[in-house]
Amino acid sequence: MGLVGRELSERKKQILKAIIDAHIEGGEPVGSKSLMQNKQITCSSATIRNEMAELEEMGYLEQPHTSAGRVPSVLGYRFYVDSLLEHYAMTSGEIAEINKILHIKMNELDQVLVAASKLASKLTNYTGIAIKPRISSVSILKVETIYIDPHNFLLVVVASTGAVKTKYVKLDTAVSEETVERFGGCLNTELAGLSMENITLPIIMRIENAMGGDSALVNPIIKTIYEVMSELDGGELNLSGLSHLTQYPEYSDVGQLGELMSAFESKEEILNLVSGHTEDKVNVYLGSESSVRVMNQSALIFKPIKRGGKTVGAIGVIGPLRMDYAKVLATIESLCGNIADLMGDEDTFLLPGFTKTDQNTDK
Amino acid sequence: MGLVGRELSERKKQILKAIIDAHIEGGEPVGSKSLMQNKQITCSSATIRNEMAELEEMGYLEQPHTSAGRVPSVLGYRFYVDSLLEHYAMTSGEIAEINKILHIKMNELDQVLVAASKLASKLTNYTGIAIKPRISSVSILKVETIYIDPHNFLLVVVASTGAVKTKYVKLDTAVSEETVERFGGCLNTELAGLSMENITLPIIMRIENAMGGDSALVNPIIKTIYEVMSELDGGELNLSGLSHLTQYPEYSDVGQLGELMSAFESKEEILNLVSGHTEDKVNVYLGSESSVRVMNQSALIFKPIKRGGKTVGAIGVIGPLRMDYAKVLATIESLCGNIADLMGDEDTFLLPGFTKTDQNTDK
DNA sequence: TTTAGCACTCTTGTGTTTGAAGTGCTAACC
DNA sequence: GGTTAGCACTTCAAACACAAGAGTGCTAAA
Repeated sequence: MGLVGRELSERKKQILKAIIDAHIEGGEPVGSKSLMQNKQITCSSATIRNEMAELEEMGYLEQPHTSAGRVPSVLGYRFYVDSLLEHYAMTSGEIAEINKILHIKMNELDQVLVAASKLASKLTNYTGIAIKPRISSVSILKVETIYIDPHNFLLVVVASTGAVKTKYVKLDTAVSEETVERFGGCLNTELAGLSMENITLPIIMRIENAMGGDSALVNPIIKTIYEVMSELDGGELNLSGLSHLTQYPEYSDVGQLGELMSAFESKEEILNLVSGHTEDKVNVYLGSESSVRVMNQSALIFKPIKRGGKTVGAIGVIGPLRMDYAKVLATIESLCGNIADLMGDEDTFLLPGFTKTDQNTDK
Repeated sequence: MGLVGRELSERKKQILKAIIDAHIEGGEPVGSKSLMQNKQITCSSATIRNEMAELEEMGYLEQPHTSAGRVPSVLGYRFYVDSLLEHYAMTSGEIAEINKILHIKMNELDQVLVAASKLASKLTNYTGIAIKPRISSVSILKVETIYIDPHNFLLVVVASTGAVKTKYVKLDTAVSEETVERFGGCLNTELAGLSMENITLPIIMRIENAMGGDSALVNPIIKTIYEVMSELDGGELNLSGLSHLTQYPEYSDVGQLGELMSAFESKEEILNLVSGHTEDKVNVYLGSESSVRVMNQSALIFKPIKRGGKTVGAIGVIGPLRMDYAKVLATIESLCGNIADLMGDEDTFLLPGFTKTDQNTDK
């Protein structure tokens, strides 16, 4: 028909926006007559019907059945999010809540992310996500050992992202407290600054020599280091407010809700999706746009949080396609802004691992 | 009628067991005729009807409506769990899976608990829970500091339970690496062995003096210690396999599922429940037996994991009242047994914090 | 190009019916 | 006296028909 791909007329945009707004509000297919209550629209229901028919042909709308109103398609939502969205002004109460929660005793990135996602969930009534993406090249900032008893010590690894991991190392032969401390010093000098792929065999041999050539002793330590590094760049996904989803009729089918929850539990797909896109903007994945199979009826919105040019986390929300995008986008932006402020103001507060030079080399 | 409280006849027990077995199997009210397929039962349907009427009067059964079969009441389930349950023999495959998963690179309690609850969920098809209960008197085994930069160091606290917590401490005045190390030594000597209520003002003053009398420096450190201790004895709750619940018709009502999920999210009530009961046995809470309001249709089964006389964790499952108790109980017992073996065999492996003397004083 | 009007379609809710399942009770039976 | 067969009664659930309502597409007029 030649309609597809053509630019939308002003009136079509207006009608499309009105339809999506109404559908987001009420959740039901919207018909031509009910649209006439909208004061913005001056033409008659018949004209609206004509326009709607064309919008459907162009792919922006769908009709559940012949005598039902229209429902936005994924393409419709996409256009809405990209071009039609009105700015949502956050209430002073919402802003106050963000400030209050995020500024309380938050001195570690993990906690900030989780707190922010909880807040996102609470403010928007959707499910909040906090993500630490897979990082390809996380490096070691510092390694320390803490003596526990002759057969055990604690390995503490501080990563360049500021993340800290601890693990117990069990030794077959008894060692003294001094020996453990010497291990720490030697691990630190050899490994600090290195990323996983930079820990080469020569380095391992040097460590072994420095520790006295006892490979039976060094092996479990190296193995633990490897475990720690794997966990550090493995990524994490944390959901909050899962129960919010149950309030939306889109998820009234328990089966579908279960599938979505399974996808959340495996974490893999979502983690891959988020880890892949780290531009500094809000990402909006609508239904089948994402590779996550089970998200056909859902929208995933997230924004990465950057630090010194590197993505260290992301927060967002998951909810039905029929989502209050204006509010969600404003909330996510605001939360990310606050986190950025926190990190910017107090430079080494959140992520002590970054020195000035680190940041400069990245930019 | 004088029936209530009387001892159940052998035949009544047999019929009650058959009813509950059938109901667990099929999920629907079970009638007198369908029970006759059970070879154990030799009498006619009319006799069964009479017995069922009496069992109902005694409170063990319920009838959704006049012309429906009978459904076990909470009391019925309780009697079933306490007296009628048959031992479930775990398959060699299940045993192999437990051994395989739990023995792989698990050297920290947290991870073992979570892995065990995941396994419980997978093997039983219900939702697994891993709990670290609130501990009233967790004490500090060791404190260490790790220098990051002049304004930040990392505080590492090892608890008597073996748990490790790290937190960044931000200082307003710049300090040297040596100073930070001195802090660590002094914190360690003053605080090691103490629990939160034993950290008194005189001790804090001693620390302040040892650090050079600068209270502006000591305050944030003490505050961080306090935070760490609070988190250590605060308890944790971890769910796995939440999506399993959606497969049971008991939870086909999304609203109820949502309420249950909210209860999971708040964590408080369940944590309180589990923290309160730490006898070394499997605890079974059926429906309204627990104080958790929303669990009326659900069963909570868990067993504490003890170590040196102290409860350090618990694992269990949550599912519908109509649950395969035999299998669940066997699975939980088996998992706890394996964890106990792990902890017993390699004494200081899981929880290096316990010395022999520690354990003896506790017993 | 827009609008009013109308016939048509499809869903939804309601009332009715039918069938199946299961009980309780009574009377006969061992 | 306990047990069983038979039967009337109750209730739910599925099936069906029917009316109401909402919304559309199309046509013809403004």
